[in-house]
Amino acid sequence: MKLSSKARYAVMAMADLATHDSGRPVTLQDIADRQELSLSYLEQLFGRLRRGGLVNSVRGPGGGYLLARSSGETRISDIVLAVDEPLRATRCMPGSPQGCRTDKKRCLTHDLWAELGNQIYLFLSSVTLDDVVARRVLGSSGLISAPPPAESAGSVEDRSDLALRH
Amino acid sequence: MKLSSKARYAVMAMADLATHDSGRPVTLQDIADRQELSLSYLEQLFGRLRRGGLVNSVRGPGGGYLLARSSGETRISDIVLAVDEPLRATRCMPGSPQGCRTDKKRCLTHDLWAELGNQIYLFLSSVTLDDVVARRVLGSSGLISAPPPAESAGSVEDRSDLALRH
DNA sequence: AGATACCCGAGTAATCCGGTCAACTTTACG
DNA sequence: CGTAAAGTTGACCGGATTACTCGGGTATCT
Ligand code: FES
Ligand code: FES
Repeated sequence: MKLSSKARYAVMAMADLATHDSGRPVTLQDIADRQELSLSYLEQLFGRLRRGGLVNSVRGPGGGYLLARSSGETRISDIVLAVDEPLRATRCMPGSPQGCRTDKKRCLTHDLWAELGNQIYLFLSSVTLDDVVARRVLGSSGLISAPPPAESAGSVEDRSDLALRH
Repeated sequence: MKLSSKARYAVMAMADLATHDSGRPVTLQDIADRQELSLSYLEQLFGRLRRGGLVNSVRGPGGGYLLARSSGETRISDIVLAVDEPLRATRCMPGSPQGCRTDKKRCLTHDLWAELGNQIYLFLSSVTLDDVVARRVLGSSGLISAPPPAESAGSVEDRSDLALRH
């Protein structure tokens, strides 16, 4: 799971596709115009989305792209995964089950990052394309397990500025 | 909030600092040796951590660094924030309250990414340094709100391979 | 045929990032 | 006082990655 801006664009494009879903194929040019993205870039993106089985393509005049599954059945995590392949991590080799670092057993922080990745995946797969276009994204609802240490009061408010990529 | 490997190193170093906390300052050289990180790089990192008020420094011989707060009172989110400053996002300008894109109101995906950022922050601030060194990180416990759409069975298992950075 | 649109792979310019270096300051100790 | 042990600063580098483009190809409709 990687979070590049490519992934953001893909989700934007898919959302656009979902909103203009009327049985008839939608051309990339339309999406490019509406979302103000470059056509060439979209082609690249939709190549992956198609190979990932998320959209179907229709060639020739009158062609374009169609959602392969309904927007309620397409999870955001699917999109991100399709467009930004895993590209396995730096130090921690997920291949070998045991430790990543040098030869010792997993470093202390391993579990932390693993769990974080898990949380992110869980969240992204809990949201469907339909949720997004219907603006039905839970507004800071889903709390995560343990509350923060009762200290440094009132600092867990709306920290929404996540820099996914530059 | 940005998730680079710099942040990972910072957390590693802080965890090391927390485990070797005995009232006496710990030198960066020690940390560098134990965690197999470069001294120069650690200097850079700890400069930020100090400015962020997470550690105190003692200069001169016998000097080194000390945790400013107890390990139970230091949240992981604090570390990440200190070391990897926000670096505001691409399209979505967090400065202006309304829309990010061109001039229209916020694009459909805005809320999604905002909420994702929020979730990440929530998670990271629910874990303290102490939790990490005590290996007390919840193993895929904290589920997030809505379950994924009941479909495409059994695909929400342990997807822990988050590629934070190359 | 010709136009429309997808398809694909190579190429590129810029950015970013992890990491280094050198010079300076502060302080302990003898 | 002098020296050495540390922290402090800021500039710098090379490689990797990203975002994005281009040009040519292929299917298909009219
Ligand atoms: S990150 Fe996996 S063992 Fe260190
Ligand atoms: S990401 Fe904020 S409005 Fe598009």
